[in-house]
Amino acid sequence: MKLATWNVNSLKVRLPHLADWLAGQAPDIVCLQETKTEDHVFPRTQIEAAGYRALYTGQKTYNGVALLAKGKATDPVLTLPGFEDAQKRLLAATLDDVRVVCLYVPNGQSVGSDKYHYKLAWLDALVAWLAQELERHPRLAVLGDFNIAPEDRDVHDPTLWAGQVLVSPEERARFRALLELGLKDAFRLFDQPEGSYTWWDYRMGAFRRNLGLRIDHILLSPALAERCTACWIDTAPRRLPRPSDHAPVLAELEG
DNA sequence: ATGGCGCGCGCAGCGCGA
Repeated sequence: MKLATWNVNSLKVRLPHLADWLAGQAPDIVCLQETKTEDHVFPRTQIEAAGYRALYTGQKTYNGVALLAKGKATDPVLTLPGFEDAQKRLLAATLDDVRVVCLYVPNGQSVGSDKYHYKLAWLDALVAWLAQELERHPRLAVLGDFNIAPEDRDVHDPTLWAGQVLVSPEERARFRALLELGLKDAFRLFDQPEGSYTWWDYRMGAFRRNLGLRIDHILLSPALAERCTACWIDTAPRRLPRPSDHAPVLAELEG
């Protein structure tokens, strides 16, 4: 089973990239973020033509998540339980024997801002809910744009970024809390090249210069981590014309 | 890197992302 996550930064604009990428990679399950697409205009026909069923919860202009899968999804959850939120940022469902959570963690804008405090509160609610979800579903995969670079090796210039949003100690503490639930950062189960990132600013030739951050992640419960044989970042879509600023992350599970 | 890009909305230029 091949799992993937990709912040597409507008599903409408990225639909051709996505269709080509689905054909090339043939993942079984794909979590999308920043679809910026209301449900009544979701491109269901094109996604089905690509061979996938879709669950989605979206809104105009901002946010929006979708879960694409070749198989049938059951027990869907469309909001973060225990957290009042007008923003469409979370989707969960069971696919085969795996519980999949797709999330788009708030960006936080700047440390100390209202959006930053919203981000921390959202993450606190996520940690609390995932603790329960792990009890119910031992085979749990959490994929998405976490908007957190967990360690300095996930940052192209840790000195420049020190204390900033996406790397601040408070945000990293929430990420560690997810690991302390037992979830494993699938990317770090394997040796990886230095300078592995999933996001690069559109400005300043950041991608060409590899000035990036690793903020998109696949977390696996112990039972799934045991089955994980590979995890990698696919930078090919970031090289295309009109790319998303994020690259997809993929993981392969045995069985 | 800190103005610089790309998106949505909507028709100018701003808010937002990270």
